[in-house]
Amino acid sequence: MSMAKSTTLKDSRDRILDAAARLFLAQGFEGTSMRQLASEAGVNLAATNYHFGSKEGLMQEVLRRHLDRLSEERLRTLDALERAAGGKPLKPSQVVEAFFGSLLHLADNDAEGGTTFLRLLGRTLTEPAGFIRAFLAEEHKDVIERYRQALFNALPDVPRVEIVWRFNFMLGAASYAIAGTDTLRLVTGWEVEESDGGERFERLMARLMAFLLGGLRAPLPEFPYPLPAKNRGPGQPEFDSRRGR
Amino acid sequence: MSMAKSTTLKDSRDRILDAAARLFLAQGFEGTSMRQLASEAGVNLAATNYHFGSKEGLMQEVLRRHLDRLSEERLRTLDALERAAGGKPLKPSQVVEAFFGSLLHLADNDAEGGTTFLRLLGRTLTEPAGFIRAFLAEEHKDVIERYRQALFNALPDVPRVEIVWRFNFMLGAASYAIAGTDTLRLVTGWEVEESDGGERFERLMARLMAFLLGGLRAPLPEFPYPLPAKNRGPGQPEFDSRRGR
DNA sequence: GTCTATACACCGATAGAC
DNA sequence: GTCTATCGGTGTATAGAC
Repeated sequence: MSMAKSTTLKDSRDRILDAAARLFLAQGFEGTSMRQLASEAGVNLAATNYHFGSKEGLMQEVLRRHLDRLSEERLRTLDALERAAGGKPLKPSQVVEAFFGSLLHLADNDAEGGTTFLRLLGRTLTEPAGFIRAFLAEEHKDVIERYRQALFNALPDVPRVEIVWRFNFMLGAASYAIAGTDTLRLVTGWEVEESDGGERFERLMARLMAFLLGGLRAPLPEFPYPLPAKNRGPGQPEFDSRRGR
Repeated sequence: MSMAKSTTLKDSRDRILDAAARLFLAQGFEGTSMRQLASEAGVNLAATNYHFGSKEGLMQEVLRRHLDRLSEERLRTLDALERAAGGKPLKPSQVVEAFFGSLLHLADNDAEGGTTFLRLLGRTLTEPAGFIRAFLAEEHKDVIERYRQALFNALPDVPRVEIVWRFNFMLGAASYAIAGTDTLRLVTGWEVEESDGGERFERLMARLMAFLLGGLRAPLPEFPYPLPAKNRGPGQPEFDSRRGR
């Protein structure tokens, strides 16, 4: 808020933030102790709690910086799309691409360490301390609400509960994708080619987007679900054009 | 291994397991202390480490019982399908339904608390201590390998790396789905109707399966990914019939 | 083998002196 | 703002009683 009166005043706080970002990424949230963090930042242990209240508060501050940029871009993108559409509903694919594509943009604009943030986010999603999910949800409540309405408008003939579920499935798939190749290799034992540059995220997003749109446009489920798979007649028609963009 | 010589011998170990299953479900893994667990089980603190080596070892033992049944069913189902197909490759939907549908079967056969296990698994996926994922992966390595081959055979014309990625996306979507309605409501603030009986899992699986199959059968991605969404010509054809079952 | 009592090293948080 | 000292908590290890 106020101007820095002395150099040590602001530096100490920033050194803690820097050390936190680095250590949380390298060792995870629970794997990093406040004592190690204070030591690497060159500050006293109690200084960390003075500036950020708690370990959780420190983590939230680390995430918030980049999350705000992400939220801003998501809102801005959706605004631009709706303005260009001029009152007509957007295509579902446009909404999905705006929401999840913003993650790729973040990794591209690497000026302020967007890639690092994305890796931290992935690492965090792999070992969420619980409160982090709640924090992420709270931080983006208005953004999600905007995209919810956009999806409803884009799919007027689809029951809203189905849209909500599929959006949730999409979030899950995206989380796993962001959590990274490590998990994939760990769970499956499969090797997947990856160049470690920014191209990595680009190819990942292309694959993810294709999958998400396929899932979003899938035929609606039938109830009750036929447990032992039997041959049935043709299902109900799709509710969205396959090729629409 | 050996027959129980005294009642206390076996009872103590089982009481720990029972208390662990109950508390881990109610409070999560990290939210449960070994002292509280030992107290509720009516045993000494050190007895827990004597029987299970560590807190992680205890959690693994809690999960293993049900996981073994899950693996067994997954292998048995795939065996039956391949036998019925008589050497011809399965349909992708058959493989996916066999793999993820087994979760629903587990919840149905509630004789041995399958539903409880599924909720514990969901709870666990929401706050995974990291080692849990590794444990799940190791425990099911052979099962995943079998399904990998089945998917490769079912989709001979699709590059294997794409199949691997989409399988990963499917795992992510399914994890979120299992993690349950709580997370969905937390993140989105949306209310979703749910009767709390076994019907709940049935409707969930129907929705999940429709989404997964849609994603699996989506057109393959194009590289490079067109960042600012533009209108393009028709994409490449799908690699699987929309209606095949 | 089964279990108990105890101790250890570490953690995050905080009160209070400076 | 920064520091020291300390508190109650954690998971774990071990010596020894039965």
